[in-house]
Amino acid sequence: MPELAEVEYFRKQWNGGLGQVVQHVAWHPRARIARGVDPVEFEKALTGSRLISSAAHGKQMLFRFSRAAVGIHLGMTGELRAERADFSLGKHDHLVLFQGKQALVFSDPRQFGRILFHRGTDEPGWWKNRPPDLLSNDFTKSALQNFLTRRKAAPIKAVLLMQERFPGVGNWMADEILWRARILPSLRCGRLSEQVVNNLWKTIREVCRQALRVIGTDFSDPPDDWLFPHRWEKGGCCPRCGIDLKRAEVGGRTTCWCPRCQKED
DNA sequence: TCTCGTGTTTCTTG
DNA sequence: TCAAGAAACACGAG
Repeated sequence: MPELAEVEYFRKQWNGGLGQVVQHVAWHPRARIARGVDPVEFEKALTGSRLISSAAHGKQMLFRFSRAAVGIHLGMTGELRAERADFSLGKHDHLVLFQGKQALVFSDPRQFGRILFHRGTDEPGWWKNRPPDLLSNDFTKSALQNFLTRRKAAPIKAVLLMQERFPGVGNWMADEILWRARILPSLRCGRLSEQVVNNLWKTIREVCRQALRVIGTDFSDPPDDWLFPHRWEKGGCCPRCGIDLKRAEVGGRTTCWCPRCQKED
């Protein structure tokens, strides 16, 4: 589930632990999500360290501690939450940081998520060289145009899912963006006119902004005039023109679009 | 029992 | 060397 706005929501679930010391780390170092992390180093660095700050960029999160940094990616089914300090781990709780007043929990049934670890207080290598945030001034129309030109043979839907240019965009956001911009998801990038690309740029930023406001704040359901609530609805109709939505695999992912609003031209 | 999925990485093909 | 597509990962829900 977690895309840009959901990640922002989950990041804040650990806010109650800011400034608090980790007294004990419980985790499953053999879980798939911990691949590549040295369990001894991890536990040694985290125990007794204080949670200083948190940040999210696209789908990646960074939690800075006084002696180390922890990166969390939620994959498809991951979530962060805070529990009571006497919490005991459930089947899919892979990492729990016990503090005095609460326990910070990362659980992920499908284990497509991932934990990254960096010892020390300098910036972790995996946090450097991130692509510009979609709402920043560095995400420009020309950057978008250049990227689409390089991927001219790929369907626009598949390209919007590429995190190296569109950090945080996932399946539902890509469908929402293309539906609002009235672009057919299977259209090859090379066939988008300059005017369409400009409109796409505007729409990407609009969907990011609104998703962060609606979902990122308190996980509210998006309103009925978005494509979102109708995408998986049986017999779902386009909230703009009312005709039946179509679904098919585009760019390797199930895609939903309106055959009347989203055409080739 | 079988299919599918709001993601990423790695492999294969062109 | 680069781009595009497919497979693999793991497990719950319908």
